[in-house]
Amino acid sequence: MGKITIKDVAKAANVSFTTVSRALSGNPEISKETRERILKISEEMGYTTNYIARSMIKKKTELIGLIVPSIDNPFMSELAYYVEVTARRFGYNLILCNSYPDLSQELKAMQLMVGHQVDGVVIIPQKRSSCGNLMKYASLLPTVYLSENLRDMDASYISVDNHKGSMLGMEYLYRLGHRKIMYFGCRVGSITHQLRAEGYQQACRNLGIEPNIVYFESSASSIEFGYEMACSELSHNSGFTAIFASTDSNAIGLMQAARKLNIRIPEDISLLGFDNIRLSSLPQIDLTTVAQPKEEMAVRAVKMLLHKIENGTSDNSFEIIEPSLIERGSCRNLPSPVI
Amino acid sequence: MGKITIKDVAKAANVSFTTVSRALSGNPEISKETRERILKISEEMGYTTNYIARSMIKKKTELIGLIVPSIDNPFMSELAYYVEVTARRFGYNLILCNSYPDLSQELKAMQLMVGHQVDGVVIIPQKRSSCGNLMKYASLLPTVYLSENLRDMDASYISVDNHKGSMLGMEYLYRLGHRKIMYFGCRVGSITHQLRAEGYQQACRNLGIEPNIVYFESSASSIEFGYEMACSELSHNSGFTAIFASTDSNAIGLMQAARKLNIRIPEDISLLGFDNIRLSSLPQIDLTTVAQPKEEMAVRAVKMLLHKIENGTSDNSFEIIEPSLIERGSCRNLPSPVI
DNA sequence: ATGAAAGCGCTAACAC
DNA sequence: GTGTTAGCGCTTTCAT
Repeated sequence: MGKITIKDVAKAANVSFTTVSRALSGNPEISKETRERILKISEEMGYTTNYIARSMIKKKTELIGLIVPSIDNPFMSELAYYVEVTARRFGYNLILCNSYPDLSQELKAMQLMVGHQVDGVVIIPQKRSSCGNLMKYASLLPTVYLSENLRDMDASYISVDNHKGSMLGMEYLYRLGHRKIMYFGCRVGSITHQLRAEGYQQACRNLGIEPNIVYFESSASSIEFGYEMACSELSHNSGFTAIFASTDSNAIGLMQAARKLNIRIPEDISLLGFDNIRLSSLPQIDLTTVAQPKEEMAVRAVKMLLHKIENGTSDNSFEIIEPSLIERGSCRNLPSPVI
Repeated sequence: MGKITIKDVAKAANVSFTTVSRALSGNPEISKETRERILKISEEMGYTTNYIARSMIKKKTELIGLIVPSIDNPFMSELAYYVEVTARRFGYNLILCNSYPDLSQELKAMQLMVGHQVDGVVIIPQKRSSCGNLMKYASLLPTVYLSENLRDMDASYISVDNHKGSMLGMEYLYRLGHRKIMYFGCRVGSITHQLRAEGYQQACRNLGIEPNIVYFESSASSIEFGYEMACSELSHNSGFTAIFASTDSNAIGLMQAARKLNIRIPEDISLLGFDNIRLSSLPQIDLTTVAQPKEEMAVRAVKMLLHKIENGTSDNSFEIIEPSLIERGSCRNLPSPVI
């Protein structure tokens, strides 16, 4: 499997290897005839550029690193997809690393990216503290965090406007006539959840609604956990007409609990999610939700990173993306508002 | 952002850079004192090995390429997850490339992998013809195809035993008392689908059942397409008590069509899928299905590739993985077999 | 035990 | 328009 190098081509074409390099890189300082002749020969010999050798000199690998907790997660694989496509559109390729299960693996992943000389890194952090954890390496190369709000941290990031998303959701429920709205599943320790809960509380104040938040002590959102929490929560329903779940996963878990308890959605109780994961659009789920525009977030993250790479700047910046409401079938219009 | 090199460390430690190299690589020909001193200094200076430079000499990048049609697909992201984790366990990292949407992009992805000097490639091919399409580059480096049966092709592959899976499913339905079983969604041109359909037919012969196959002309399975096909198919039901769908996606699409047409599953008709995608385990879906053991397939693919890499062999081989039946709630036990 | 020198495949600066 | 040379950061002989 000895690969063909520029020298082999040079020998076959009876020119110096510099000339071959020029021919291949589209350098104008070369006659058309030789260029075409060389191109033809290298094609015949099955030559392929060794990017690694090129990177040594150019000090650019045209590679960007993507670190995600677990690619095996619909939300993240969707983000990853758009990151890959966007990066490729701009001539970059992706090294992927799962940071699961802990901060030490996340650190190793980052170390690896540095070692492979990637031109920059997009990180979907495990949690807020990832930022400090990775700082040592993140300071060595352009880095952009995706999907977590890292305000007050020394980092560039892209995040959805969680606060606004909650207000959007609450206003929607209010318009439908709901006045008794439970907020389900605020995960303590997560800034994302904190912001969403704050948005809920703000909306409650604005709309004159009594806030009621169910907190989670878990470290991750999942359908299963949402189900368990909902089972206990729904069994002593205290007159809520609607539930605003902190994430779609929680909402879907709650749906399952509701079914078990013979509570119909939306007839008995309306349900609103947050995130707009793929599942939510299934007719069998049909969850109305506040969407995180995943494609836009991914595209912006890559563009922000490319900007950093190409301008060699280490200044931090951030972008907060507008959420939007996706109407489906899990919220009911109350004929006369219950006061 | 000028990175620290081995030379910088050498200067700081007042030794030659060869000595530094030895200290870092754990070479025994060095005194403990100098090794420790150098390690400490390089640590302080924030040195990280430049894998690229190392790869130049070693002619190994410790990178493996993963080419998948679209990482934004639950089945593939699950496979990708296990591929990444397994590769990492053996000291390799992943370059990821989506081959969507066509063969030319798939070829570009492969070209790129060669250029980046990856040690080997795992490919989830778009279709059977991918194999010939990629041959030119695939012959240059160790390659393993994952998830598509490529018998009669000059390639190494890992695939589930589709034929056996169908027979497994049919025997299960038979045991439940079903005798009128439709096979829904055989995609023409796909070897996977062909094998599954053959398994169905074989089982029909063995069990004395009249085969009935609904073919699809589409080029991809999707919930939406399954839904459309099912709408027309279910509207003129001809006495089937069970439907064996070629994929879970098709099955889920069919579920949606059934709901629209007020056909209950499993009360009116039993439904069996194939693949065991994530969705199928949702209580709202609860689809009984023939599972592809994704983790095992991914692990075997990586191990097969590593074997090729480490033994420098270009001999092809294949492994056919055993499918298994996952019982959920979409199949009903018929009290007395309908003849 | 340590250092000097060569070289991996390529690009870029400088000759001619 | 083409060739020569140096060198990217590292590992690996081969000296000492």
